[in-house]
Formats: sequence, structure tokens, C-alpha cells
Amino acid sequence: MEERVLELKAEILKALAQPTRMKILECLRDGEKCICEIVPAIHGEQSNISRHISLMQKTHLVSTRKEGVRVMVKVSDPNVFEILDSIGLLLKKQIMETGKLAQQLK
Amino acid sequence: MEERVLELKAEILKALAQPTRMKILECLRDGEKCICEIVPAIHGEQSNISRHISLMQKTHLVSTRKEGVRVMVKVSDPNVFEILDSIGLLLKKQIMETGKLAQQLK
DNA sequence: GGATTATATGATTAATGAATCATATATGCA
DNA sequence: TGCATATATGATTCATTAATCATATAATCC
Repeated sequence: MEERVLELKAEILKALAQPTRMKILECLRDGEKCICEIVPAIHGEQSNISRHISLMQKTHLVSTRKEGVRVMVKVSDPNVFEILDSIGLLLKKQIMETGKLAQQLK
Repeated sequence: MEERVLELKAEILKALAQPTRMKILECLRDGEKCICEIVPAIHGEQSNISRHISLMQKTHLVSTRKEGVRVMVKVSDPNVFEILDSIGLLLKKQIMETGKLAQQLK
């Protein structure tokens, strides 16, 4: 596979691979939300959330539009949720097979 | 979602989100391979590949078994490939919609 | 036993990432 | 105009990561 394509795929995966960003995405499952709603919903810091959203925008995971002072955010492609769900299933299987949650594995 | 589950999901995604590791996984699409085959196949450094495989083993993406001196590696769950493929599709759509590859976006 | 091959690991370096605080910008409203 | 609210961003700190070199361990074969 082309190196550049590999890097782009890795970039998308990296953008998904962070708890705070996953929280933001989960928070957007039920559609577009304003940043000022997301911040309290996930108990985050405004500046931190702002950076995470900006990062996900650069990787095209989310898109934004201004509405007055507010910035509305939505997930660009519903497949993002499918991917997150697949990871969830994978984890569930791992837990059943290895007892992952019980262990204190890092 | 539970914090611990989020972290585990993020860990899996992080383990996927690295070009060298993705190369190793792609290399394993056609089944189990010995590390000494993987190293030249992806033009990698032995010690580096060793660490990457060890990391993917900890996150249960791959499993290994010894066969003499050699260590045979395989992907633990075929869903891993499905997830990689989904990312590929997502990227393809992004490229069509945004011209990602053309841009010099980081 | 000694050489060879395969793999793992300690130590180091350089790069990147996340969080935080303080502050800047921008929009809307009294 | 001035204030309040929403968001972005510079600077900093701390932690994590990937790669590399050198070396250690382990299995096989002569």
C-alpha cells in the first residue's frame, strides 16, 4: 500500500484513538451540537475541547458551522460511528476471551 | 460510557494507528507469518518490528506462537481487517469529497 | 561446546501529544 | 459603546512514542 495512504489512514485512526475525542464523538451520536453544549456534557475544559474538535476537523471526522457566536459541530460521516461500534465489539470479544477488564493490563 | 471501557477502546485504536503496525497487519492478511518473514517484507528493522508486534500482542490484535527459534504471528480476529477496510473506505470518501491527497494537509 | 540464526530488550534521542492557564478574538445584546 | 458569552490560540509542562544501536537471550545445527 502506498506510504501516503497509510499515513492518512493512521491519521484518521489516531484522531479516533483518544478518550476525550471519543467522548465528543459519542456526544454527537444524536446529531449536531454546539461546543458550549459539548463542554459541560463531557465535563471538559473549554480550551481542551476546542483543540480536540479542531484536530478532528482537520482529519475530517467532524465538520463545523458558525451560528452566531456558537460553533455547531457534527460528525461528517455516520461510518465513523460504525467504526467505533466495531471497536466496541472487538473489545467485547477480547474481554470475553481474555478477561481483559479484570486484569490490570496496561 | 465507562471511562475504563473508553480507555481500552482508545488503546485498541492507538495500536492500529501507526503506519509500521498497519504494514505488519496488512502483511498478515494472507495468514500467519514468521517475524523473520515480516521484517524483510515491510523493509523494517528487526528490533523495531519486534517492539511493534509485542505492543499489538498486548492489545490482543495479534497472537504469537513459537516454532523452534521462530515466532509465528497472526491477527487474532479477522474483524481487525474489517476495521482497517472501513477506515480505507472512509478515507476514500474523504479524498473524493475534499481532495485530501492532492492537498498538502497535515 | 561453539557458531549461527531469530528474537527480545536496555538505553538513548527526537518528536509528538494532551492538558492547563492566561489571554485574545469575535458575536450579540443592553 | 460597553459587557457578557463563546471560541480560539500562545506558551508551558509532562508524558508518551517511534526509531535506533548495542547487546542479551534462546534455539538449532555442526
